[in-house]
Amino acid sequence: MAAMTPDQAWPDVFTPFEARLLSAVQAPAIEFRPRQQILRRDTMQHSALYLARGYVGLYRLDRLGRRQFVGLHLPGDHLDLAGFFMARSDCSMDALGAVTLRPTPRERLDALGTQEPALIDKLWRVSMIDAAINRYWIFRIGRLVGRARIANFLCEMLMRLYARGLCDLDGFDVPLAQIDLAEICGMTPVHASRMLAELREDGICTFVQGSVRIMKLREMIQTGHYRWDYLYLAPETDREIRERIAAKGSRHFALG
Amino acid sequence: MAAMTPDQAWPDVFTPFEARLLSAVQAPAIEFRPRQQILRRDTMQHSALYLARGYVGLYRLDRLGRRQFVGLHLPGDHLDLAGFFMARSDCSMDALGAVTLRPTPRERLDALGTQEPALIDKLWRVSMIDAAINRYWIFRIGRLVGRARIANFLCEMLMRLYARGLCDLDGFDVPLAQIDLAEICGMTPVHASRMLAELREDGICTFVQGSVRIMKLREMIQTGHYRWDYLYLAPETDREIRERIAAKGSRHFALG
DNA sequence: CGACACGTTGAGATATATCAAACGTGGTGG
DNA sequence: CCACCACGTTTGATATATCTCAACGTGTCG
Repeated sequence: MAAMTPDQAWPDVFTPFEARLLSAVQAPAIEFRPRQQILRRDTMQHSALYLARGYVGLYRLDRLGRRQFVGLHLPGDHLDLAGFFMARSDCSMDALGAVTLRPTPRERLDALGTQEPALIDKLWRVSMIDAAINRYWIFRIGRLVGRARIANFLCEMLMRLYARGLCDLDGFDVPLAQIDLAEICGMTPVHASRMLAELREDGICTFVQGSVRIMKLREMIQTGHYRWDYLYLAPETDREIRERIAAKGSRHFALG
Repeated sequence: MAAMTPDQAWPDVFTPFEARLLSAVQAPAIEFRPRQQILRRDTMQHSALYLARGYVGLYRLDRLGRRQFVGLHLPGDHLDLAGFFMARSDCSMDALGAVTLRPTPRERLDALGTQEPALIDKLWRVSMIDAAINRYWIFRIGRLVGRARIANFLCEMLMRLYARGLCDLDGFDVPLAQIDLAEICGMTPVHASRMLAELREDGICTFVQGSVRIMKLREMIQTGHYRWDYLYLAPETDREIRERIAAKGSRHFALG
């Protein structure tokens, strides 16, 4: 699959025209270094943030300072629309790798909204998908055992990236260490390491410093009890994924 | 605190005038019996649903049919705005006790939106708070141990109900069994029972068939590592809660 | 009365956390 | 070039949390 820019690759949400409208109202880009904090919980937020490049993690800390990621944003995402609309954010945000943000001041977005209401509707859709992802994270952590949690999360990354044309179905790269994986899946880094070892030994997938290779996608999905209905992919994308999984599966079967 | 209708009791979101506008476009009420399914995952949704009376649980099932609640709606909530805007829902919904819903057909809500745009903004805010609650659920299940998870969730119920004038700070009633509590907190009913027993033995709170009495609110909040910033309460409400907790605390201290 | 939900309790199995040490690997300074 | 360190990962041993299964109680309702 050819690489596309994020704006082209999400046909069920923003058209290229709308994407241009959005980028026209954006202020100059802001750069962040890996691991730099972008936003602290409870701080005021005056701009909507478009993630032009890189990956951003949302998290809360418990009393002991231990971190739980509550969301992960990919290139092309609109960051934390909740924080923007509520004027303050309920969780902190860190850059995972190098990050480029393009902020849109509130007034400009409002102006664009009156001029182009369909666009605001699409922002609604985007934030509703974010909410659905949040709900799926609850399900993942609440009902799945460690091994399945890891597999399930990696499946989500795969599908979200694939839906934007940012990877193929055999793997992807994301600036996550094992400790991040642990803080995403609600477990200990040691346990995450062991679960990854199991998946590796079973020949299902490998994870080395954020580079994920998926050898057996079907088993991966099954191990993770994964479904992607909640991502609201375009029907074509969904069908395409199903067909490619079916093809992979039978090929593996044919090979023994 | 005197009982108020939900519409009066949420001053930071809908004014009584706006509430009347909303109820004017609603279709006749629909009644559901306890434990009746309101919506199945993946079904189409053509109306926004206002929860006029009762409690509704959102959930997903894993492959083995085990349920994980991913959200809980109180009287006065707008149900599953995500499902409405995305035209299909990503999770199922059950009535917990007896429930009264008032649906608003899509066209009527759209019409109201063009006529009264501030009202749509407030719906945005409501759904952004829902999303923040979802994120907090991830944090709760991901980072807290069983006992804290239970206490934390009960604190959330208390604060959400109190903010609407539906209870006082010493307890509340909600149509939840222990098994529901378990499916909310991502644990086994047996374990939920034991954690409740601990809280009871420590004199912190009791839970008997959905009737929650809180004897030591301060310890409850501490045990649950609870913070309620993510609920975006009105500043007055927030201050009032803090003052009443401080008062309770010192009274307990004075009594020994 | 019996059937049936729901809650409690106990015993044992399993999953996960904790602590500590060893291991690699890339950078840095001598 | 090597020695060294910082960092992330792996491994082992043990503790703790949580699950599972099974039994028992208790109330409700036909």
